[in-house]
Amino acid sequence: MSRGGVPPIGPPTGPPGEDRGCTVLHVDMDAFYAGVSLLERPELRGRPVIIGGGGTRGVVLSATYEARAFGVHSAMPMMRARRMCPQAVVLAPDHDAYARVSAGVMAVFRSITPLVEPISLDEAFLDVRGAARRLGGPAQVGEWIRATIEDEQGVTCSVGVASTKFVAKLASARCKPDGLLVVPAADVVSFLHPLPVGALWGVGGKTEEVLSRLGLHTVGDLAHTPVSTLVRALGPAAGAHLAALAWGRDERPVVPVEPDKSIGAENTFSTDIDDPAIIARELLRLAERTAARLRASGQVGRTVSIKVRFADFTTITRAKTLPEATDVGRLVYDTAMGLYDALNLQRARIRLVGVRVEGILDADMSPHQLQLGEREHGWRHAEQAVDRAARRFGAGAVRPATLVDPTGPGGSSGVRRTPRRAQ
DNA sequence: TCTGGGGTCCTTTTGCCC
DNA sequence: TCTGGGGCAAAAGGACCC
Repeated sequence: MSRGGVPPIGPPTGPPGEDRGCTVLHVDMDAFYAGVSLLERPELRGRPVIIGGGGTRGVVLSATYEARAFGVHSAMPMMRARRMCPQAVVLAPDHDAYARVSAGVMAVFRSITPLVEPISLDEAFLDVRGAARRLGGPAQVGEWIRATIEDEQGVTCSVGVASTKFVAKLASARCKPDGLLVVPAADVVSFLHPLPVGALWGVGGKTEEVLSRLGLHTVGDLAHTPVSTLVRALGPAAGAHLAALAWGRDERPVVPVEPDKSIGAENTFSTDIDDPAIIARELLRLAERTAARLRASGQVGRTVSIKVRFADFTTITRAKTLPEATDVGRLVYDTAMGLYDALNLQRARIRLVGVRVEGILDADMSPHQLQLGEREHGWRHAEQAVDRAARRFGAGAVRPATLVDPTGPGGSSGVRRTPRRAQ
């Protein structure tokens, strides 16, 4: 039922009326990052192109269908992808362009209905219940979206039309690329049951393995297994959830934008690091970046957590909840550093460190009693001043001395190697 | 053949209070 | 005073998604 070609708004695919009751659309851009990058490089159209970080440790962010034909897919290590497809052109990601096109795409969705739930830059659910009278049935709305987005943004997308979010998502995956698929309510079970369990939302590698050991390979197998068995194997939440999904039951509504629950930043070093001074400097950079994002969104958070990934890929996290929510980079850094010091690592080889702030709320909703001689106050104002400078002169115009590259302009003398903690 | 960075959610453990 | 356990919040780990 997928279709390519000209997009005029014709009758919906399939028999008329089969989309009755299908109120949910899932729109998924086709190879989004690659597609957008090609807008700037049209001469590469038709060739295998891989979007990915330049470093030796990057993974594939996106790949054109020509590259996918060689087995390249997103999240694959770049090393492997280059080996599989040496003739591919590799482009660095252009996040500004992705954000710009994404905003345009979301605007098209919102011209149809306010009930738009973005999942990521390139994907969203739409509840089109209310749009039917103005624009025709859900399938027609889907075709209109496809035509409009290709017309306005120059990239293609696929649309799944169904009575639930989860079936709509499977449908869009099924008709990729550049397609549209309606799964009528009456056909949901026959659509679902032949699919492999891994197609279900929430079934990744580990869960698939567990199910496989139980002899469950298809969604149909899962559907005909007692819920109690699934709960025993997977826990109450996942067990009950999967049992419902296997019969197409999915009550989750389309909910426009949920507020963030955490904000963080992490970095994988290009080689494993065992120098505490470098770790400390990186934690400072990540803390500042995280706090700046909090301030930019007018939010504060109460729990600071760090993540440390060792050379062997084992990963630990540590967290501390503060007496009061904050958006002060210096306080985030001091807390993160305290957590890191408490680990007592003796020059362990570290691959990645991360800083995250959880328990987020709006800054104006956070109770904040000013105390006499309060220390954080000075940092807060200083950092707000830095924010203003960054807006005028560009990010990085002002930053802690320890983050200034000693080899670059600005000189090396007087640069401390170890970030000093707030007193 | 080595595994990014941004997140969410769930489960288990632990510490605390009553 | 000791002990058990319920209830809760925080911490830690892990699976998963894009």
